[in-house]
Amino acid sequence: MNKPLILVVEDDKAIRNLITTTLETQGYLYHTAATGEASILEAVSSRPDVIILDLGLPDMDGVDIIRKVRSWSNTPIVVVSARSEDKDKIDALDAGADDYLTKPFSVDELLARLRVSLRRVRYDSGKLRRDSPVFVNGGLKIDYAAGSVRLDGKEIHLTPIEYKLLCLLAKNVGKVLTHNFILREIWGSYSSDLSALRVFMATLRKKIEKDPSRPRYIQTHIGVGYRMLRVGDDSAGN
Amino acid sequence: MNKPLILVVEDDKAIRNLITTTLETQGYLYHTAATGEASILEAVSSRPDVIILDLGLPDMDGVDIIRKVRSWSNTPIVVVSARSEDKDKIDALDAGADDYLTKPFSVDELLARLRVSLRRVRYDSGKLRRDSPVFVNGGLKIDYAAGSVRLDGKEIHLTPIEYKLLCLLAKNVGKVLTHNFILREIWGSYSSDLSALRVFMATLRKKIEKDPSRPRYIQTHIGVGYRMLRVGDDSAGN
DNA sequence: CCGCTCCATTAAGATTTCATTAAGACATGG
DNA sequence: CCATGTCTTAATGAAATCTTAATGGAGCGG
Repeated sequence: MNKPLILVVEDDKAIRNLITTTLETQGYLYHTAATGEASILEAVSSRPDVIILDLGLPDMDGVDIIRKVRSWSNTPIVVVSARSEDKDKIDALDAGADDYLTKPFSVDELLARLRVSLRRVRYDSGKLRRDSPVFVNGGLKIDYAAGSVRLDGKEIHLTPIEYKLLCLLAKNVGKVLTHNFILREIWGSYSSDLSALRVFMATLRKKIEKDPSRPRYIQTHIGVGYRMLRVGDDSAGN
Repeated sequence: MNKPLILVVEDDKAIRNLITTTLETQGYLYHTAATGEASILEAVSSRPDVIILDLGLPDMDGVDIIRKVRSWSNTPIVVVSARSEDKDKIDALDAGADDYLTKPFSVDELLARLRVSLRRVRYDSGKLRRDSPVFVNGGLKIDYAAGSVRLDGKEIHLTPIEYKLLCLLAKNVGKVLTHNFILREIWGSYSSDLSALRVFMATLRKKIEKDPSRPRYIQTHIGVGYRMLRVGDDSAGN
């Protein structure tokens, strides 16, 4: 996962710096805003993972900001406020805030509560893209998340290099990949032999082609390289 | 949506009554538990929408309860505790709690924070939620609540690391987990050796595989990592 | 037809990665 | 303090994988 992006909305420069420097040491990215107006713009444009929001902004009521953000986004909002009255907390939480800290607050606690919110973001976003990315071509199926390959329903075992090779071809179905390109992608630019690639192609074909002499998936382009063909679904795949 | 079910875990009868009567007036359903043991059982059997948890239980460390519940469930946990030290809060939140209130607390604030959690439950439950206190795969059965593992009906003993390892694999059945991923998840990112992992894999296999040379559950992907296979139910499980 | 290049395939070494064992360090509870 | 169980580390042999080299076939121009 990439570094989370935190939007810090706080008009007091000292506190803002305290928060941002702390975030920096923890490896978070951050944007800042000092007014309600700016915070809304930032929330829209930079789509932060979490918003830390000071309620005491000069130009806008904090609860209104929460409501405004909530009208289009579920981004977690952690409120930081000088007001410790029950009513303030309840209003903010019911408006859509996810947490409420009163100043003066402990930086460590803020970080912990931030982690809680981030946990939820990560968890939710994992659910949204629940179906693992899969490549299907005829009877060939690559499950990238599982790292497995199926041919006509049966799982086949590939060595790491064979797997990388197949993925590379699959990512460029229909395109001819030159020898040099493949060698660079798989072995990383140095030290490699065409013959090595040929050997791996042979073993790979032996595994995924029923009749290696008349390949269905991987085609040789003499003097240039290889290419994976897009093949019509002829056999009971999946 | 039906009335939400809240599990109230609190050993002090007065506070418990305070909470439950409040919940009642708000139209919530509730169950109660006064010990850690009972709370786990309730969480498993009644599947509450939210758990309100007092950390100061007589029989079990509160953070352990959180961890145990989190091992199989994402039910929001709102902690209510007499301890107000930063460290206590952070430990609880990082263990998986969603919120932390210190006694004495305002009932209205508790209700507001409860609504925050419920809002999320309602939002989340649209997506498929896999909250099962047991994991079954062929003859292998993990009871997360009890922390026990059965193989073909017989209970087997696993050391803590072996158990975590098995749970990690079980949570990602069918997926290949890289060495680095496993090391990070089990040992927490620092200082660990592949060979250590291999040793634990060997001992784990010796315990759950009848024929360790031809593993049924845990497959090794050379140069990459390990993976648990989804295995058809072939032997009389349970 | 011959010689050349490019390719597929096979086989055999070299290297990496793995499983397993055993011994020592560490912690835990009595 | 001992006893037990658990974790770590190191060493060994085995297995899988990668590399390299050799052989033979197909296409092409001379």
